[in-house]
Amino acid sequence: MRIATWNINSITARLPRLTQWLETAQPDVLCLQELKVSEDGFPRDALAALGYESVVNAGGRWNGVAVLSRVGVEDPAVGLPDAPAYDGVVEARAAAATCGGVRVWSLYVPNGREVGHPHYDYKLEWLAALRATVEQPAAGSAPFAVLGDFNIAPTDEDVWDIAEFDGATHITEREREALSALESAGMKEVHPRPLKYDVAFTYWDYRQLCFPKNKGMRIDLVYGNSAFASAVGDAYVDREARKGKGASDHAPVVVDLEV
DNA sequence: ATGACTGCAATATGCAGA
Repeated sequence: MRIATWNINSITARLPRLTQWLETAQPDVLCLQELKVSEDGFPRDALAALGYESVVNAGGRWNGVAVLSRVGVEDPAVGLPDAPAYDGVVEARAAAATCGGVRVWSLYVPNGREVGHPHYDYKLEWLAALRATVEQPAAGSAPFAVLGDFNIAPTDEDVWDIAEFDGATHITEREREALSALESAGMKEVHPRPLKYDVAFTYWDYRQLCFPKNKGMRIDLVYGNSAFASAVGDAYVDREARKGKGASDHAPVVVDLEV
């Protein structure tokens, strides 16, 4: 079974790219983030025509996540239990489904903006809610994974130049402690292999030739429980999807399970 | 060559992304 995650930065702008990628990569399950679309505007029919059912949590102009599956959808859920609000709004940042016997969450972790900004505290609170949500399934025997844009680089090597990030979000101890908390709950990170260069970056800014210069970050992550992690046969970042005009600024992470 | 931000809501430019 092939499971992938991709921050597509607008499903409306990216629909031609998305359908092309589904046809070539042939994922059984795809977690999407940054839909940037209303519930009504989600291209449910176009995806159904390709054989995918969709569990959608869409919030309009910002955020928005979905789980696409061509191996069935059971127990769909939208929204992280006890997720904090920001400016009084509980944003569309989580959606879940059990697909072909594998429970997955598609996650779009808050950016944090700046250390000390209210959005940074919101990010940490949101990650605490995630830790609580994974607690039980992490310890279970059924395969379970959380996939998405975590907006955290797990180590200093996961950004192109750590010196450029002095004082910035995405690399701070408190953010990385939230990832460690997932691991202490029983989740293991699935490490994708790069198709080029040393590190499997998943994000490159649109500006200043970041992609050609490989000034990237590895912030789109996959964490699975023991049953999931032990079934992983291969994992990689499809950087080809970042090339050319009309690309998202993120590349998909692809995980192949031996089930 | 992979190439010098992009998408959205609004309808000019500002916000957000990280």
